[in-house]
Amino acid sequence: MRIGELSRLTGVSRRLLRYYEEQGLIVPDRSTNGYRDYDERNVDRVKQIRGLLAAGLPTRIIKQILPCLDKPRSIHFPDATPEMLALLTSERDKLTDRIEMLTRNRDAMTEYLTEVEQHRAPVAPGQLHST
Amino acid sequence: MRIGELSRLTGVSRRLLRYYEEQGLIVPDRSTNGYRDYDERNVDRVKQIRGLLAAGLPTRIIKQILPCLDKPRSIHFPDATPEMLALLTSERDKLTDRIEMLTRNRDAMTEYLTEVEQHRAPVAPGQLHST
DNA sequence: TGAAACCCTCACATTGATGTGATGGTCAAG
DNA sequence: CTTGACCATCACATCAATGTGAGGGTTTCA
Repeated sequence: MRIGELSRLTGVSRRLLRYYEEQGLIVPDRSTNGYRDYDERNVDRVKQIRGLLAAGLPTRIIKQILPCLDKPRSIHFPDATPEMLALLTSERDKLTDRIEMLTRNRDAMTEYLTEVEQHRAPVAPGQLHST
Repeated sequence: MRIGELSRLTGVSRRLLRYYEEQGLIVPDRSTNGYRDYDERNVDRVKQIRGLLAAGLPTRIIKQILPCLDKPRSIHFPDATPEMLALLTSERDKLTDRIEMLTRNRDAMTEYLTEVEQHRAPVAPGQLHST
């Protein structure tokens, strides 16, 4: 597929798809006319990239850990150097920390919302299933 | 305390502390000499800000939801407008989505690491407590 | 008093992820 | 063949979060 379709399928702008390519995150084939030619797997790959970016990982790190993650899953760890494993482990741990922090903040928000709710509508427990 | 100490206590650069102030996230007093004068609560507040930033919230959103979160916790929701509650709820939900995405990625990394581990050291379960 | 270590403001630089627009090639349909 | 919808590259713009440094006060302490 060409870039426009991938963009539609992933919701990621053409510009960004080219940017990700420039950063070495995706490497599409080229048709004879020079058009980028993506295969289906790139859809998931792009989504994965978005997820990792949303996780706060910079593209240069994503580039390194992506090869460990996107594969058809399995029998595919020959190219895992010790450095890569260390990097992956460290990023995984950072992710865990980040998840914990986000969870704490999320829970604080929920707690606050609950308190406000109870404050303005002090009701019996049975009525709590409104929303 | 002055900005240097707060910086030390929070690990956030002076520059950023001033930036957060410029963005309306913290509002220190001023000594007669013009120096910023922070109180202890600002330590937690700054950490909270860092947490929310790490969560991907922009400062302008943080500015809006922070008043709901940092307080001495409790009896303090008079200034919660419906808009603010809606905003807070929506950001909370976004956070939840983000947490789920991060968790999926984290688990994928862990899964990969586990597979590699098993591949290069196919051992009995009893030996798994090495690290 | 003078140096060290603070603080202030202001302003410009940078980095990463993006957008936007200019200029031009390709291709399918009328 | 021309028009419209693609595609390409390149370059400049933007935005938020940061860094850095200039130019200049203040406080502390020997």
